[in-house]
Amino acid sequence: MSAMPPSLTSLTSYLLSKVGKNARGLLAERLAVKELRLWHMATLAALADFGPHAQRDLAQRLAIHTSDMTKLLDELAAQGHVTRDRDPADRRKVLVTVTPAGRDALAALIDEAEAVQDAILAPLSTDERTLLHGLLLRLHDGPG
Amino acid sequence: MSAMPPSLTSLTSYLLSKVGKNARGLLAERLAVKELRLWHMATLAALADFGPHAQRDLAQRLAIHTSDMTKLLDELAAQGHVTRDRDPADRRKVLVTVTPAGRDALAALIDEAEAVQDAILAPLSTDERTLLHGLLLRLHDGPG
DNA sequence: CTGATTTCAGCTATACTGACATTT
DNA sequence: CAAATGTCAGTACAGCTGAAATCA
Repeated sequence: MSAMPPSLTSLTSYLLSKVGKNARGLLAERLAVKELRLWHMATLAALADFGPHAQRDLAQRLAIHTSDMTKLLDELAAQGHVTRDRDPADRRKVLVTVTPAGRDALAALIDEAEAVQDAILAPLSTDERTLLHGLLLRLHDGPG
Repeated sequence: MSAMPPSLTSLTSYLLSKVGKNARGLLAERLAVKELRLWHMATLAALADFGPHAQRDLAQRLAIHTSDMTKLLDELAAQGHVTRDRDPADRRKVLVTVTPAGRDALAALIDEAEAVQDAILAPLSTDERTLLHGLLLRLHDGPG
């Protein structure tokens, strides 16, 4: 009982928003156990995948505000997951680097995300999951 | 340039969250022009699809808090989109009904959602859009 | 001096919590 | 009396804005 309105569920845009929010919530719940949030995970992933960044470049890549990035990095640094050093070549910039501990933490976070994923995608077969991933990837890269 | 980390884009759970957030944002942007938010649209849709509700039932169906529903309905009522009347059979309850103006507003909102949808789903063919919708619907109904 | 980078303080909106009045 | 419904005030957090400090 208590079904959702068909006027909404017939809209793909609404379903994307709703299913996405659900995924976000479950993911955040898991990450909270480790005192981390989604942005922490995204930040560690960017540093691990692309190497050290100036703080501003990091914020730009993840599309968050530099002021929020400052707080995020305060927290990650406090947990020993990143280090911050002035760029000797341009002392305005702060070079952010992921530590080995940060890489370990990221691996653990990815494990959590995969566990959540198994729960969310339970209704789908393996082939369907691959299909969905491919479609979402195109939506993600397509418009921006 | 400024690509997203593969560690994240290889996670379906992350893509769902990200693409969903994007859809949500675009949708909210359009609705804001009409001084409405997503919850207003969901509320109008529930009333239009399922008929009048007690306020608590409405909140339960949409999974939002009764205190927030009070504010939402204040706003919808101020715009003449819903009416609130005490249930004569049980005077604790407030029966909420969508007005003709509310139905018109909902139709306009759905038009906006479909426009956003066309933009978001631009990278996909018609068949792929249908496929995606079906998969999302199963994810939505499946776990809850 | 102008512009870039980072930091900090504060504002707003959303989701949630708890207390209360009314009614059953 | 206990339970249900709706209202209101207040909290917590994410996202955003603007100002100041440092440096090129």
